[in-house]
Amino acid sequence: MEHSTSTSGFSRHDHDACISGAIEKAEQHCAENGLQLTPVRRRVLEILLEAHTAMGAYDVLDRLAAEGLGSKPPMAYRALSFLTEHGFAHRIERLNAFVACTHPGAAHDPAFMICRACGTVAEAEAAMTSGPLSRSAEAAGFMIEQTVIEAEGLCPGCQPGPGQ
Amino acid sequence: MEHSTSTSGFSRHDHDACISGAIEKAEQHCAENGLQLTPVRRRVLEILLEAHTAMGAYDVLDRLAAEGLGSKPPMAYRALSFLTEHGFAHRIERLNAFVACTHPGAAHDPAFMICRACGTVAEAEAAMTSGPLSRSAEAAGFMIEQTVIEAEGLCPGCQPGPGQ
DNA sequence: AGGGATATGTTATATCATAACAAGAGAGCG
DNA sequence: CGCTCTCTTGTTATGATATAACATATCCCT
Repeated sequence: MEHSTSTSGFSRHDHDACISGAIEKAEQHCAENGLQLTPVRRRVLEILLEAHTAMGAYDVLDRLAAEGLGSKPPMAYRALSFLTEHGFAHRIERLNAFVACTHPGAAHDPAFMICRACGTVAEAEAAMTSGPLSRSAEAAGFMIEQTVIEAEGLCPGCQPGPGQ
Repeated sequence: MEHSTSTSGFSRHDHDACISGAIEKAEQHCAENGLQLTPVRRRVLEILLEAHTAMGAYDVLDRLAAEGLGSKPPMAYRALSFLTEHGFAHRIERLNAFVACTHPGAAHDPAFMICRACGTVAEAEAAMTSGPLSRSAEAAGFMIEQTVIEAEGLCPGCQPGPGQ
């Protein structure tokens, strides 16, 4: 296998390049901020990037265990906590699962589209300061710190009808 | 106790009236649509309305058990499924918890503001067809069926500073 | 009474997540 | 070097959330 491709954002792309690029950005960000991208953490990020879809913590753990990098739940949860805290991965609340960030490096406020048919998860930007939610919050005097914005439905490839 | 008041939507209101009104609307909706608001389902809705905040399924179950209405997890989950499927309650993904709907009767697409200090959950409307998410979805060709829109932060009463 | 649809009751288990503690690895310093 | 501080890993145990599967009951309709 010289080059793998996969769907994400519901479109094909060069997956190998996307993995190595994301890892590189994570390493750079860690170096700049005094964070340790240890072997386990790095490997978990790679696993998420390779899967290129949301994975449960125990799925990640199975992979780690197969590689001798840790076999107990806290190993996976700690690595995932590190990655999500620093924006290298995100938690999908609706799925109790984790996905690698596709906009590495930039601080952001993600939104997700989850295909209920094929399981693909695409990340979109959803500026917290726009949209109906922020207007409601403003009206109520509520100070937003974090948002969970997740849409479930059908991706282009899984929709019925003539459009493929 | 003649009349209880409580905070919701981050403001005081007549809580007893809000409970009886919501139950009444649920009964009406069930009658009109051939749904059965059985004693357990009705009581679970009352429990959520009384709490007026998000409750875990097992908290609800404890209440049911204390009243002899069922003591096993499926009893609570089934009633909660019924209530959420028909719009009488909502699941808060971020909290793995459930809250009574504050806009009973109307089909809607809810958004929530969750105070991390006091736990209060306020419901807002968040039309699925507006906002950054729907624009991203349209651009990607993604067909949205359901949305999860939850903001975590501080409600007016829990914010620091001079504004109380 | 019989039969289908819906709801309840129960057993058991699956799935997701964290508290608490022990032990190692590395940096900085007297 | 030897100390100690911090961070990370490794492990045990348990807690918290959720559902599959099956048996029973209830209600309505014919």
